[in-house]
Amino acid sequence: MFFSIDPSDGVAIYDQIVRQVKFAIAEGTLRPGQLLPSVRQLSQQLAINPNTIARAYQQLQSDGVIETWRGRGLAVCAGATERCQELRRALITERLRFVLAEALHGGLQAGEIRAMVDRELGSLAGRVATVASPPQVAGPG
Amino acid sequence: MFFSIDPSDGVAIYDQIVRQVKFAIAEGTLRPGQLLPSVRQLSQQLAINPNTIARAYQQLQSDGVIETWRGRGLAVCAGATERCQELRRALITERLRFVLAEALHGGLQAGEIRAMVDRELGSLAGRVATVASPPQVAGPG
Amino acid sequence: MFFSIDPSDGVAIYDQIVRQVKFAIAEGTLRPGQLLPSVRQLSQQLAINPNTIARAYQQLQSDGVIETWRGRGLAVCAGATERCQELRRALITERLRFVLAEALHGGLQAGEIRAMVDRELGSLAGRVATVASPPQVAGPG
Amino acid sequence: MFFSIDPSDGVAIYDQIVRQVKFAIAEGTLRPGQLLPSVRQLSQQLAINPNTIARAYQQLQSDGVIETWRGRGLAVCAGATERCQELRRALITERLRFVLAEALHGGLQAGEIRAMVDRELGSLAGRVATVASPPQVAGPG
DNA sequence: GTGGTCTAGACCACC
DNA sequence: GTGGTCTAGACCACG
Repeated sequence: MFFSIDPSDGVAIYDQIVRQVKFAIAEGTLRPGQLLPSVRQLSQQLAINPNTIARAYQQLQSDGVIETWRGRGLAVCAGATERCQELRRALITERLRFVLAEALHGGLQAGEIRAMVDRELGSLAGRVATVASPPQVAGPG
Repeated sequence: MFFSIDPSDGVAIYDQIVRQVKFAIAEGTLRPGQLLPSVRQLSQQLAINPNTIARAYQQLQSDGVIETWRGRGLAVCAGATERCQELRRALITERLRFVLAEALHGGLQAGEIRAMVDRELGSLAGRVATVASPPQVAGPG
Repeated sequence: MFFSIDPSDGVAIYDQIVRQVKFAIAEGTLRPGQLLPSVRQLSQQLAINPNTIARAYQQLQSDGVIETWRGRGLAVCAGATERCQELRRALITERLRFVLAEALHGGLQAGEIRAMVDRELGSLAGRVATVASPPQVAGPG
Repeated sequence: MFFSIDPSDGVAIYDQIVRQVKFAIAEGTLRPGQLLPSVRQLSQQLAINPNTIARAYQQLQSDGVIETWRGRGLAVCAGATERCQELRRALITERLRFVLAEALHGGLQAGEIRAMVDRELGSLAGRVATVASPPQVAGPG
């Protein structure tokens, strides 16, 4: 598991960790039953205050995504994969809806937005297609 | 010029003011050469500390959107309308691109995304088209 | 006598007037014994608060450049031409010395500075020789 | 990092700090990745209100020269050295051009100006050449 | 009346 | 500990 942390990002460091763990779980990189790196180990690896790591893990725990295995460490919960995927989808659709509303309010025409969406999907598709995500699908009606 | 401020919003008050002023300029509600409400006046109207208003205005000034007319007040700069429109469009397209990339990475299919975009545009178009000045877009919570 | 006033300039309006009057006197556009436009007249012409005009004239008076002629108005003092020219030269040499010192401190080489001076003098010489009244050059901020 | 602040200078305190930080970065005294003194620490050291320091730092941040490292402090951005050097050079050449134009308009001959430049460069060169870090240039009074 | 600046003291999230 | 934000009240120059 690799993390990329940017302290000068607007997002809090602990939150960056939380998101990346959830993303890795949703993706399947982290699977249920798998142990996470210890607080000390990760704090050293990322050169980040241990408190910050601990807080991220605490957040993940209260989100029901990881659990403590006494004496062994923190492990991904059963069912976490699906939960993270749902969570991620909900988050994304929410954001997409918000951005579209703002684009309309901001003066873009529906046609412009559709064109932009098509262009972006086209340019992104190639890159993303090779990633572990499920293959093609027949277009919906 | 009307403002709607929510102190409990995550966004700082001064930033809410900045955004709404830029939006009003982009829209044409505020035109170049027009004076903004004075710091004291607005601070009373919104029941907000004058320093907070001043900070918002300073931000707008350093953004090259308004300028001080000594002893008279702050006025919208020439060319601010176009600048704010560009700014808004750039911001929106940037966000849209980001959300789409995230959606693809998050496991949504291009077809699903297009369908969602169409659905949202359809449901939003009616409402937005007839609204004269939508000063604030509700956040995703 | 023409004035060009920029309310959004950092320099106070009254000071812009003071400078332009002194400049006109140094140039010979305004000669000793000549009457200045009245406060009311100038305030109307420039669409500026009469207080501001009055303050500028007061400043010029206390600088010994103009004087009241009872019942007639304000006139340029005898000897004001020379005084303004000296004043202007002193101001310029002072500034030149300051800018040169700063350029050296800022890392420019003496050779670079000399080259720049020659280049600027060359490109400016033609224009300046023929210009009648260069009323205002935007300050360096 | 040492600061010399003069509250009775025409320049605002926060602006004096901004300039000195930029100068130190341009010089190499402050390097990318280096942390600036904390707001509280500097406010104590200079006997200046923390808000004033914070304002200076915010200015530097919006100028893209420093960035906040959450919970750790403010650090010099990558590439800030070059940016500050360019900034400084641009500022200086701009001022030099302005002063030269004014000198020509004010009646000095090109020959006089060149002589003055040579004289000043000669008298300043010795002093400046040997100075390692001239943190402050005396103003014209 | 206007904005620009500074001080003083408080609360917050983050590390 | 760090910065970010807000409030309160003051003084200044300018018009």
